[in-house]
Amino acid sequence: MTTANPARRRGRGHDPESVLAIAVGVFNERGYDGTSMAELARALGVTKSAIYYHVPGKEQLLARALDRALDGLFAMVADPRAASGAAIDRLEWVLRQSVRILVERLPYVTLLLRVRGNSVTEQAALERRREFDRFVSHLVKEAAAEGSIRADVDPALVTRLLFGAVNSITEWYQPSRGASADDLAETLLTIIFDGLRSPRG
Amino acid sequence: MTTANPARRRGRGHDPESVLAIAVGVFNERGYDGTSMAELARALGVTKSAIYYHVPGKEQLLARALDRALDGLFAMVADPRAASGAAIDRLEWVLRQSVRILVERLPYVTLLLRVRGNSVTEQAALERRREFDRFVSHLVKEAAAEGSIRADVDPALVTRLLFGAVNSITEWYQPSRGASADDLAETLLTIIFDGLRSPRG
DNA sequence: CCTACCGATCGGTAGG
DNA sequence: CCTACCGATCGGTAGG
Repeated sequence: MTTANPARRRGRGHDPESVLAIAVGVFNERGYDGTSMAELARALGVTKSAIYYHVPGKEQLLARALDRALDGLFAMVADPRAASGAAIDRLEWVLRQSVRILVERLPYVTLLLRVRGNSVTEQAALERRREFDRFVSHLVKEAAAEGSIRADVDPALVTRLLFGAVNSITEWYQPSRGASADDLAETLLTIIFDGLRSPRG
Repeated sequence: MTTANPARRRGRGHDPESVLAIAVGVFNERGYDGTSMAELARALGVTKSAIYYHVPGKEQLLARALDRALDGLFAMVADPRAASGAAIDRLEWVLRQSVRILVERLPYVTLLLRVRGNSVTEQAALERRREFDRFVSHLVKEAAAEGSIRADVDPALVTRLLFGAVNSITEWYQPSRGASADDLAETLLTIIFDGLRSPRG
C-alpha cells in the first residue's frame, strides 16, 4: 500500500515503463537488430539476465514499444472528429493529430517506422501501420472527390508524399530545442496546402 | 584473354556487380544488421565462405553500396546547373535531379537512408550525406532570401520536410509499375511549390 | 569458390 | 512462498 514498486523506494531497480523507455532509446540509436541484450543490460545498469525478470524477451520488448505507437494512431482513427465534416477538414485534423502523436510518442513511432517485417511481431505491426495508411489514403481521396484538393495530382501519390513529410519528423525532431509540435504542424500544413512559393512571387 | 570472369563462362559464379546488387537487395529487405553472411550466401547461391572470395567483408559490401548512392548525389552538387541562375530555379533543378537519382539508384539510396552510424563506414556515409543536406539547405535559404519562397516558414524546417517527401520515395516506389521518375518529380514539385489546395477551392 | 573450422558473442535460462 | 536480481553457462550462430 506504500509504493507500487518497492525497489524504486530505494532508488534501485526498474519498473516496466523505465525498461521499455531505455530499451527503445537504444533500439533507435543502434537499430533493433544491431542491439544485443548485453548492450541493453549495460544501458539499464543491470546484468543481461536481469532483463528477463522484467520482460519475456527481446522481441516482446519490441512488440510493447510498437503498440505504444500504433495505439496512439488508432485512437485518432476512432475519434469522431476523424469521421464527420468536410473531408479536407478531417484530413487537416488527422495531419495535425499525427504530428502531435509523432512528437508525443517520438521514440516509439521512430521505432515503428523502421520496422521491416523481420519477425511475426514486425509483420503484425506493419499490417496495423498499413491499415492506418489506408485510412489516411481514403481521406485524401474523399478530399479530392469533393474538389478540395487539386485534380491534377494522383491522390495515392499525394498520400505517400504527405506521409513522407510527416514521418520525416522522426528523423530530425529534437523536443528540447526547435519548434513545438503545434508550430511544426502549422508549418507543415501551410506548405502542404498552400505551397512553398511566395504569395507575391 | 577469353572472358574477364572464367566462372561466368560456365554460367556460374558472380562478378563484383552482381554480388553487390544481390547483397544490397537482401540488406534492404532484412536490414543490414539483420542480414547474416549465411543469408547472403543463400541469396547468392554460394557458401558463406565463398563471399569472401569476392569481397573483403560485410562492411566493405556496405561501403561500396553507400558510395553508389553518395557519388550520384555529389555529381549533382558539382554540376554547373546547381551553381548559376536564380536560387528558386537551382532548387527546382536539384529536386528534380534528386528524384532522378533516387529512382535510378533506388536500392543504394534506400540503404543509405537507413544508415544510423553503427560503424566507421556508416559514420563516414552519414557525414557525406549531411554535407549534401547542407548544400540543399543553403539553396532553400538563398531562395528565401531572394523572396521566391514564402517568408512565414522557417527555411531549415522547409528543407527537412522537402527531404522527408523526396526521401520517402525509397519507401514505396516500384520501378515496374506506377509513375515514371519524371512524373514523380513533376507531382512532387507541383505540391511543394503550389500546394495541395485546389486552385478554385 | 568449398570444407573445415576459429574466437566471440548471440538471445535466453539454470540454480540460488 | 515472494521480489529483484546475480554469476555462470546453455545450445546455436555471428563474421571471418
